[in-house]
Amino acid sequence: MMFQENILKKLISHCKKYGFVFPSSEIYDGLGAIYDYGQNGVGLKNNIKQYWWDSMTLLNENIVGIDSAIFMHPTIWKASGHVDAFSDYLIDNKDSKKRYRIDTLIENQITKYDNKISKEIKKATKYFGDAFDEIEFCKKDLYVLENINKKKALYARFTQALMENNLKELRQIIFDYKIVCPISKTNNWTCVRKFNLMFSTEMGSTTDSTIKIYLRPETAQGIFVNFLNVQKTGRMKIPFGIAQIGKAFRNEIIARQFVFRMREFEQMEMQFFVRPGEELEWFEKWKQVRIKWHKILELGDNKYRFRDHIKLAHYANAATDIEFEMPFGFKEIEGIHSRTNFDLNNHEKYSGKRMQFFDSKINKSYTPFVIETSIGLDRMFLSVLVGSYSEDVLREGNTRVVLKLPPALSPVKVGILPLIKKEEFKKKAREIMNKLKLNFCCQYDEKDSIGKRYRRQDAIGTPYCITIDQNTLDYHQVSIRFRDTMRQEHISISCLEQIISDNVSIKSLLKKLDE
RNA sequence: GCGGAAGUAGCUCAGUAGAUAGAGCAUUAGCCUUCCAAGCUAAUGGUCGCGGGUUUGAAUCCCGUCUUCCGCUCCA
Repeated sequence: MMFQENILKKLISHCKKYGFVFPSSEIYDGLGAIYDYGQNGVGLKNNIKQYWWDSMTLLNENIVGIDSAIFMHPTIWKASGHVDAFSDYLIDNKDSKKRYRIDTLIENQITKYDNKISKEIKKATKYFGDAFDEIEFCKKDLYVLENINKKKALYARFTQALMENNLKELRQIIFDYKIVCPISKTNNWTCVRKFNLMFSTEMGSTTDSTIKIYLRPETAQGIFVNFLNVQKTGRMKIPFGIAQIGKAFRNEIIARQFVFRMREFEQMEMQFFVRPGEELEWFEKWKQVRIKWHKILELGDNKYRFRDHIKLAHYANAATDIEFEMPFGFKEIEGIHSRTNFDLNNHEKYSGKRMQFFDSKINKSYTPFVIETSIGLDRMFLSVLVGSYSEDVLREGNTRVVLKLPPALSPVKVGILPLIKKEEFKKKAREIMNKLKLNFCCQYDEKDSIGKRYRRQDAIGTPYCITIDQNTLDYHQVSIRFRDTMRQEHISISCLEQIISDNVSIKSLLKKLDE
């Protein structure tokens, strides 16, 4: 584990050294959990975006993109449940000095009841064998009944308190159910405090006419509220999807682990609207499409896994995460959720506008169900770096740091290097550069020895280096050097463009995805 | 929020009986070089996190403060 943590440290330092990620406002001592992307970071990030965007909008004729504003009508966040549910109620235990979320404590308590119930059921199953009827048993067994009722009562009281935003009642529940701190085993609790995870600001230039608005905590709502605009103007028929890439903001209590958890982050979301009842089929389908999208990058299939949610959010009837093996464990980089018609229904309720689709195939109007695929761009960025970072041992005591990025994602595609600083070589190199630069991001470098320049390109993940030497002048040949193998080939200048573009284009990934 | 550690050049660090702030790497310029870093010469770069105090004199001692990292906690 220590070793793994060191990898993250090295990666952070590498990111800064080579212009991928800088801490925000560094000259002012930084700003917590905010980062800036540097010249190479933005290149990598943009390529990830393009891969995602094209995979959605080019490969699927029934998916279109939008770009909605960060500021939205405040009622949207009431309808989505964020104003009420997206705030954490926290309580501290004075003895152990540990802080807990109220809902976690309550859930633990509910789980205790569940365990008691299932234990009884298990016992009874053994006893009655095949004749056992679970439903009948739960209706009759007094001990089980008692626990079911306790559980129901607790749940009802808890949701009621949440709805009323009643901090005192929440605290009282903790006392009434004798919930203790798992560490200190005492119920010496502080007051309940509320942390809203949404950032807010004021809109309006005069003080008496301002309204409080939020910075969006997710991009999805911008899609939902535009659902009918897109459907009507794009003449979309169900099933269809809307994709969006954009910033979202969450006021995390503690944000750590580099760009993995940031207060300002970017999401790539696609909401797919389907006929009610067909959502679980589509859920399965998108699971497969999305995992394929990841694995095509060839960072290692074993680094990904699904984690199906057992406890579902209030709006979902199925949910899974795609997790990637980070230096700090398997962590979510993408969520796939079957969000039912929760969001559209609520917007209908709060706005008073109909959010339905008339399906001429079945001659019926309905509120579509939604399958969401939502990927954290910054997490994706981190996963690509984690999967690419490598310290190769070449010979004894001689290592190179190389980012084995998927070539299509590399910020710089070609390093153009005159073997030595000779006028003719330099001139020829510029000539080749001018030809290639229209299609690929190229970097010209004549400083230092050739080996050192190769290492510099390795460090930022440039897949190809082209060296210009006497051969180039005499026979119109350059040597092309491959990043991962360090192997070289002499090829004619006229083939260059073809060889490079076959491998570094986003198109090459899309082809594989579309197979 | 609690506990621990640390803040000196872009990076990694050295620098205490308290006295003009150092090295390596990196960067820039030049030399040398015909294929995988660490050959030569030079230059740039720091009011030692910030504020206060003690002192003739503070990177160094004292107090405060901020930030970062680790653990707890939390979590997309």
